[in-house]
Amino acid sequence: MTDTPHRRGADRTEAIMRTTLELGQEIGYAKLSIEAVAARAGASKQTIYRRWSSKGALLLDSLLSLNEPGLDYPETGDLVADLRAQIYAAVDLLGRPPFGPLFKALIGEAQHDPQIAATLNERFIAPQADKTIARLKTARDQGQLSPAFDLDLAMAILSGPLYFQLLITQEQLTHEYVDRILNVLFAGMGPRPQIDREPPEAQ
Amino acid sequence: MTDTPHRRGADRTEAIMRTTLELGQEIGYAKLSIEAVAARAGASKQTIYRRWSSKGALLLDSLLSLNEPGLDYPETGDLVADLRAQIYAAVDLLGRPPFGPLFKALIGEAQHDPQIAATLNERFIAPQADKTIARLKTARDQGQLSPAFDLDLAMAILSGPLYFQLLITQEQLTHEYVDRILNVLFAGMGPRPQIDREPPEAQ
Amino acid sequence: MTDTPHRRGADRTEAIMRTTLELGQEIGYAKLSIEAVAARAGASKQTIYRRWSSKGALLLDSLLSLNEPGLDYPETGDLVADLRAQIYAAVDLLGRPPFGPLFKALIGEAQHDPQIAATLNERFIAPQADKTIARLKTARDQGQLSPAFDLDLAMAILSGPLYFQLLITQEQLTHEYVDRILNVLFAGMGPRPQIDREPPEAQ
Amino acid sequence: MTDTPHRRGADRTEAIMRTTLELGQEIGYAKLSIEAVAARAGASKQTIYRRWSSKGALLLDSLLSLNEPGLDYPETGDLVADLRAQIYAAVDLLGRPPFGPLFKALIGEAQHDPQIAATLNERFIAPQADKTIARLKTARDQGQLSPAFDLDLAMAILSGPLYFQLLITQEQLTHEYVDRILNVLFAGMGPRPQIDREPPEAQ
DNA sequence: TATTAAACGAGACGGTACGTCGCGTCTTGGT
DNA sequence: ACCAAGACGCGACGTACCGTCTCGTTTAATA
Repeated sequence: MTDTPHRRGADRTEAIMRTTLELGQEIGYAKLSIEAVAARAGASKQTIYRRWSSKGALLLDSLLSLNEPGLDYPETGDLVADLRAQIYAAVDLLGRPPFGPLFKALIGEAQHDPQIAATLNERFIAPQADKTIARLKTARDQGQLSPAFDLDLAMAILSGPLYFQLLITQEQLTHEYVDRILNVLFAGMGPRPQIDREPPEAQ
Repeated sequence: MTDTPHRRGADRTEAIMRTTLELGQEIGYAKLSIEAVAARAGASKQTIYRRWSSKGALLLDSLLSLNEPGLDYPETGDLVADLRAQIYAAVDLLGRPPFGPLFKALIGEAQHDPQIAATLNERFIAPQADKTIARLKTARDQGQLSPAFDLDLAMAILSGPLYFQLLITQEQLTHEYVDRILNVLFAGMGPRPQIDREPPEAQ
Repeated sequence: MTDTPHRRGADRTEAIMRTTLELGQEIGYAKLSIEAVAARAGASKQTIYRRWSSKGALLLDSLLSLNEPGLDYPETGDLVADLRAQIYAAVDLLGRPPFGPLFKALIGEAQHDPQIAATLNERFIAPQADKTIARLKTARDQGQLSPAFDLDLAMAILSGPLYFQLLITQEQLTHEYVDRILNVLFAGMGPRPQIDREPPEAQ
Repeated sequence: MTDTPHRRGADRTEAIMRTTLELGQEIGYAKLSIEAVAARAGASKQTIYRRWSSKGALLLDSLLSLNEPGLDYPETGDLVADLRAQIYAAVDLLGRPPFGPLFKALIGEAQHDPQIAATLNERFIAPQADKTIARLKTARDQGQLSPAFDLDLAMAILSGPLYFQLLITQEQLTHEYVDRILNVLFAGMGPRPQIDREPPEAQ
């Protein structure tokens, strides 16, 4: 029979992460406690502490487990369409409930927990950025972009305003806003002032 | 004799905020507690709770008290130089110790405390953005920028990548990076793909 | 109005001690926990730890609070009757439920907690012994006992066998057993062997 | 090769008991844990739980294993000398480190663990008492003591004050104190008051 | 100048959760 | 077959702060 009140290893890990997301969605990150996760998951606190060193680390893993394959880029040959599709997907997943608030809270936690910050970067931010950069690089290699096109900076201009709106102004992210950013990235802001004069001295 | 063990009103407010910053710099936001601030400031917890509703609110006020005049734009007539000067100053103040970590932590707190988020926006983010937009508008009105120049979007492109680097990748912000962003904002990314095709359907 | 959900100082102290005895009687010392006392007394754990350093210290105080006036000797002029009365009272209080098991457990705790041992001695054992010795001394001063009568040893012979039965053989203490000890103390064991020969060498 | 990481049966039993005594002497009974014994003995907790039902039972067995032959009485024909020799030996073994503290702690445990109390009595206290009584009986049978000599009571008067001092006042037991008790047992306390009056009514 | 009410320090209090320890049970894998 | 190793649920530990609540004690404004 499959009664099996509690089992081992991966079993418990998976149950705890699922409970973390559930409870996090219900009561929010601030009120989430390891105590409560343990109670609801039918696990002991020790079992949680054996695997994760903090509430943030637990939530991070729980969220990452949702996205095992990652938010991948389609490769239709149409650069802008591909970027748009991927960014729409990311914004839809991370910019709205149920996962948006938890994702935001996690980034919040990263602000005073360097370990969370590092792991978040290594396991989510950097891989995501790398995919964006790789897609842009393909386009540049195919001559769709100028050889001088700054891949890193382009990635920052695509991501930065979205995170700014997500984290700072806390307005709802829309597809329309994504489009505006894509447009300005490739079309520019229009006629421009003199910029070619050198800045004072480096930082 | 100037022993004066404890005085009133603004006196206490000021002492508590100063202590908050001091202690916050020493032990970090995560370990900062109202209990400890009260003890070090020689104030009672009641006195703190009378004025602030949470640790975040206290820190927010404490940080804002540092910046009473605000980070203002010079108005030399040279748009890029003015923007550069102001952004350098902001990056230097908020992107480095001693206040950078506290500022970051506060933004972190805003991710799960809507009241902090709102106050932070009203009292710091929005005023700052308004100044940037005002400076850009002046330039547009003077014909230095195209009449179609999107002021809000420009502000987002100036701020977004900086906050992204501050909060997400957590790399050190440099003046050089500011310059690259200013450059791309006004000079664009270079030759571009077809973008004028319509996006699928709105969000 | 006497609603007053929780009050101060002596109030809480008294409620906690009463709860300790109650709960101790219900579930026994071994299963008694500070956690449970706090919960039932409607107190926080801190409040208990503020006053007592351990479960044993709490129980000790709780038991002592029962016996504020002490188990005093009557002074009828009849030494044996006075001793008998007092010992009967002590045996009845400490040798039976509800307090006997807790008293025994406390002595048990004293075996691995020197602080409990010391306090128990100072606040209960020694005062009790002093009263016995004082009563014997009165009798000796009045010529009812030989001038060479060893007061301390007499006290030990009165107490020792009772504690032995209480703690070691764990048989029920009876008044009849008290009488046998009183009798042997004052009447001796009967004809005796040669004892006046010196022991080998001192320990 | 004598590496033999873990062996069977009596082997393990013996190693565990030895470790128990070692660790008990080092850190005291209160801090002794089955967890720690298992770790130090290189045994698994299961192996310990297979043989003993509690920490107390384990310590009891471990201590008893020290005393396989028992503290036996010499039989020189001189009653007092024989008693003295045996009691000296008992006091020296159980009244001082290294085993005194553990023995005391075990008696402490017996106060809230009836199973320990029962086993302690059956396997140590009663056999020891029986030997004392047997020695006294031999003397009585040989006419060295009055036919009315109360063997049980004599045993209690010999043991009681010693346990009282060991467990209650926690003073060091000395040979001199043993001598005083032996003396009073056989020589009495000196001139005595009227005791032959009947006590009130039985308990 | 004396009175009084507000603001204050100090800190006790009921709570919640922390992170840790050890319990006694269990499963796994090695000898 | 027995073992070590150790994961697991559980209960309690003792601690840290939370936010609320008396307590006197200043202190400054009123009478």
